[in-house]
Amino acid sequence: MAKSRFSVVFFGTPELAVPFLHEFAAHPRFDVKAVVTQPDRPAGRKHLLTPPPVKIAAEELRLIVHQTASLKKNQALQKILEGYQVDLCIAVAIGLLLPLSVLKIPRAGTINMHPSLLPKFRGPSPVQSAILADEKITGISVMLLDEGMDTGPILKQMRLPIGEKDTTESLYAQIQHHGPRLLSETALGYLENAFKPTPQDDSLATQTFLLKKTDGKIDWRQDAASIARMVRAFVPWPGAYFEWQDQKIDILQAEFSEKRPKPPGYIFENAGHVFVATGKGSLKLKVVKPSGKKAMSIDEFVRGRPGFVGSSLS
RNA sequence: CGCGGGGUGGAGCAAUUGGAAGCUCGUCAGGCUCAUAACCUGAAGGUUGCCGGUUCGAGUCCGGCCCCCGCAA
Repeated sequence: MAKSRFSVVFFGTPELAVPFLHEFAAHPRFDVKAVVTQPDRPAGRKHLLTPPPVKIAAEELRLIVHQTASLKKNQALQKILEGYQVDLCIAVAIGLLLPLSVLKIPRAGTINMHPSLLPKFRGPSPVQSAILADEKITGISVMLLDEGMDTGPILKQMRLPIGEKDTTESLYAQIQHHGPRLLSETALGYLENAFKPTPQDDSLATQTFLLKKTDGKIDWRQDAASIARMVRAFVPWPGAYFEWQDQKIDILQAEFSEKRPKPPGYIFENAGHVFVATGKGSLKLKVVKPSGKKAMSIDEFVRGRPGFVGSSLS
């Protein structure tokens, strides 16, 4: 009665999605018929055409790869996908809109992993937004896609605590560690009717937005606790930064401190540590990265820059 | 031909118009101290990324190459 193997098509693009693809490719109950990802794009300093990470992984696994910049407009690809006659589609950070015409192709619909506890933090920057919002818990949601942006019914969720030192980078690692199995088990359970989709409560929904590089510029009039969260949320990208002597300097690690003996933006030293005063409290700098340089401890940074301590940041 | 920053002892940075390669830190040795990430004295450690050129003389100027990093995508 129960099928022993389910055929699927995998949709994904960035590094985050790669462990999920591996999970399904290696899983005895799933048969990955094809992988859909975004086109190669010019990247890097020489603008070399670079394939997305999922494509590289898929080719290593000898899977069929389809690339497209838009599923909505690509009728030919839709026909091909229909031809696979799969049970389910899996979408992990595809970065493309999946139109209804595509969602309807697989017999059982399309299942998706979203790194937040939906309905909170819908949209493209859920992890960063959760840190910025000072959430203590976030998570991974496995849901069915519908036409809306992360609005589909939920099948299963896993909670992940956000520690004092967690960053977007460290939480992504957690998601890559726990997510693949959660997704494959949930997909299997769903296909075998063990899970019932639960609609989201739209009244509790919050929306996140795509981050821009300039969102990382620090405003020292804000309070130090928020700035410290910003540093954690923006690692590794877009990076929280300030400018000093026409040089852009990313803060990779910093801590919040209550004391604030000086006006916002003033850089001072206390007990061997370097602080920047803010609108409320101050920020203890720990690891920074001047553009064009490698990451270094604040001690090293200050050593070669006499005059940094004692100056003011705007 | 996308734009830009940078390679100088182990680390971070200097070096005016080409004219003895220095500073801060670390390391090692010794000293002082009840003690210390403190302080004092001394020492080691460089083919200034690589190759070639100009010059009496190149870290510095010219040409080529390698490597690191940011922007942009």
